[in-house]
Amino acid sequence: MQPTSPLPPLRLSAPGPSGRVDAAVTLSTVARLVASGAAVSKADLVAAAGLARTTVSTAVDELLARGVLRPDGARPTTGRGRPADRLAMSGRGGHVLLADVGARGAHLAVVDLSQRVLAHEHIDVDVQDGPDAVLDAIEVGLIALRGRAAHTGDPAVRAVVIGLPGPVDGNLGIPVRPPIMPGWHAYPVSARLQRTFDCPAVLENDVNLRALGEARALPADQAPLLFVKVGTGIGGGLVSREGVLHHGADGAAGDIGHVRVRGGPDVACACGNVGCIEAVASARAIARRLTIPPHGGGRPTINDLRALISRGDPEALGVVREAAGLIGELVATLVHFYNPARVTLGGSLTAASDELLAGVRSVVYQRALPLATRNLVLTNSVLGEYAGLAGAAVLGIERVLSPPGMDALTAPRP
Amino acid sequence: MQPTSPLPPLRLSAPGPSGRVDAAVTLSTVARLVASGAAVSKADLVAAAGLARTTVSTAVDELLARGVLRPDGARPTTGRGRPADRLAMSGRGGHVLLADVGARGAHLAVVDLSQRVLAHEHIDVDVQDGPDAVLDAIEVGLIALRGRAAHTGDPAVRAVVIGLPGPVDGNLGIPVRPPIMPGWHAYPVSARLQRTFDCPAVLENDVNLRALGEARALPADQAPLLFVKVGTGIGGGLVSREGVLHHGADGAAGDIGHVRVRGGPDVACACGNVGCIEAVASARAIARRLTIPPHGGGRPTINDLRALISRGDPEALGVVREAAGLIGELVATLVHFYNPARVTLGGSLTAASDELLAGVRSVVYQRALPLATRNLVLTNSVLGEYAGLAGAAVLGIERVLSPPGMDALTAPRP
DNA sequence: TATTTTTCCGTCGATATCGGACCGTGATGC
DNA sequence: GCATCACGGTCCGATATCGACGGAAAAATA
Repeated sequence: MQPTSPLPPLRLSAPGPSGRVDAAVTLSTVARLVASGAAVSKADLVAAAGLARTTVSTAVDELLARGVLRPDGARPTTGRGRPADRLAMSGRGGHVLLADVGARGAHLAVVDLSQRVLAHEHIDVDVQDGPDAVLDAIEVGLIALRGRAAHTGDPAVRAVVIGLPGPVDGNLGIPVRPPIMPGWHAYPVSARLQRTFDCPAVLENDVNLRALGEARALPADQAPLLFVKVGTGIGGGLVSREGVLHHGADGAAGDIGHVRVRGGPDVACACGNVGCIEAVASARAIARRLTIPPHGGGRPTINDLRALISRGDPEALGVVREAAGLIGELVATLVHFYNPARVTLGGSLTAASDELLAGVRSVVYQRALPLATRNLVLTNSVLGEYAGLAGAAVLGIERVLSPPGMDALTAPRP
Repeated sequence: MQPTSPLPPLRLSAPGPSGRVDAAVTLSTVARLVASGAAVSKADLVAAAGLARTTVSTAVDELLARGVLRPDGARPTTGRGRPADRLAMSGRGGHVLLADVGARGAHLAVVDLSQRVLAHEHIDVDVQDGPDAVLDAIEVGLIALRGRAAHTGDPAVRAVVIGLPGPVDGNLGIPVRPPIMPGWHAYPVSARLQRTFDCPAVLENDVNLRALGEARALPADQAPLLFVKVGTGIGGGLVSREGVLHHGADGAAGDIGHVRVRGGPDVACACGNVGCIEAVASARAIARRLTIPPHGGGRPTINDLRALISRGDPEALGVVREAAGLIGELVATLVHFYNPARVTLGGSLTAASDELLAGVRSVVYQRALPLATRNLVLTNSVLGEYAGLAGAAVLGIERVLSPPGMDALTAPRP
């Protein structure tokens, strides 16, 4: 047989970053290990980073000189041998501002590079008011928070992270046709925050932030992780096995609110289609289906629904169970497809009761094949309403301690 | 407000591989660029690898000395300046054996490190006969193929890659409870092949191989890619934006044959559940639903179905259209969720006609949001029945040219 | 108390890579 | 013939990392 060649040229991937490893990468690695609490001494760093003692030593010296790290006086003995010289983030490394914006409110926070929350608060904003009003309020809130946090010296703001409830283009730093955020399309969110605070700004989808926060608060073997938020809308976030967010081709990955599910009624959805899961199983959709008139009259709200659930109202529990079944069908499909190590449910409906979790579990474990569910952990969010801030903190601190970001830390303020 | 701290410790990821870049990584990078055809001269390598000229020069010298690369006599001028000294894989680098096993047959091939197919054939095997019989036949076939291919000298076999139609654990090299492969569970496939051919063996799922083959035959910007195979069964494969296969937590990712779809009948499936898409929309399921008695009597087979389709039989086209609608619903869901740059359909049903593609497209573009479909390319497989071999070639060549694999190339056979 | 063990950490020379400088080579165009 | 362009070889200084050695601090042991 003469070589007929049925194959076209195939791309081969590189085995990894080749070329010289920049010293900045080593610095970043060491700084992140200290910032994440994974290492508090040089010996820890050697083990965690897989670097030689000398390399770690050089990097730590450099970071001490730059004021990123500081020696931590405490030297608790471990029982045997010379106790380690403990290291910590210096506190002079600067602050990171966080804003996790939901449909009706925003969590704001100031954290330092060692993940300490220096101040946080919740403010009332409505994304329907448009980007100018909302970002005004957020900027004012963050500046105030920072004022309260910066009692020791005046550490600079090194990064701002904002999460918005809609699709975003993280590279351009703009929302992309967000359904529930009129007027936000292509508004230069990142550019504005970058100008205001004179530092890098990171824009991310709110559910992605929660997914990332959950994933990084859990052991690394709990990835890949799928986060499903059931609140006013329904959304998803994916964290890969390596612990990084999956954005897809257009940054639209995880946008599962408008998939159609088996057995759902053909309710019209705001997106123009019918039968979207968001239109039949979101908290808003469930509240609408209640026949019980709410306390104050008018249409039942999500808060009414939560009140009824916590009181154990049979009709409310019934509709939630029904919605849970529909969501469970979807989750079962996604578990088959993506085979995550963990599925985490979040959002207002999960906080109210365990009905949703129970319903989803029931369907998933019945429908999905054992191979995909054998090791699957399916739980409610462990961070609750703070999952978004946690994800934002991860993105912000990693941004500051990334190789290019480290350069800004060369000359710390006096 | 005093620092209440609602956040638990969060893991920060490393910025990248730190530590010393091994010389073997540089060698691997250079070798892969030549093997993939991305670079044919040192100047190309400098641009493609991002390495210094001196580093590339050193690496190429080393690879020439080891006999991995050879100078290619041809020096076609580009019109201006000195023409490059062209490089090519030496041919003494060894061979890679490939086996893409389907339910009823296997494609076998021998390729060299420059992706040339030296010999290939299709053999009839039935995985139902169990691993011993099937692997016997494959080994015999591969040895025969290799005999025909090895007319020039006697290049060693450097790797064997096998794809099987079921879930596998690539690390352990064993199938994991494959539904259509009785007797294969936990059979040490990789270990056996490794012993037979005295070289590394790679085991992968067959649909994953096709997905990888498609992805690597297309430009890099066509990732992430979702491959959907519709044949005897229904399966999926995911390639990430970086061009690597997504396996999920248990290696079960892409196993979408047993998800339930909207509007499908409650047909019993071999997996024990009802309404699985594989039970209602696979080629086998469609053939069963034909009322036309087949040529030779008995139950209609997949081949009967394909014959009817190519003849334009209205009933056959009708059931295919119907199945395409169900598959389209699923693909629409997955497109929302994963947001791939490309969806590729493969398998026997797509090869027969364009009905399936048309039906899937129709539903996906109607159901999925524009944000996720705006840039989506949804086509039939470009490699057809050879997609699996292409993916296997990628895995095999990358294995041979990986840093540990390079060591075996130090002392080429005389 | 003196010694050993254990663990942590700093210093030094060795190694490998990087990137720039300089120059030679082989083609084209004037 | 000469200039130009692009490819490529060689040398060298800079630098990141490593391994080996030895010192320092605490606990265990004699």
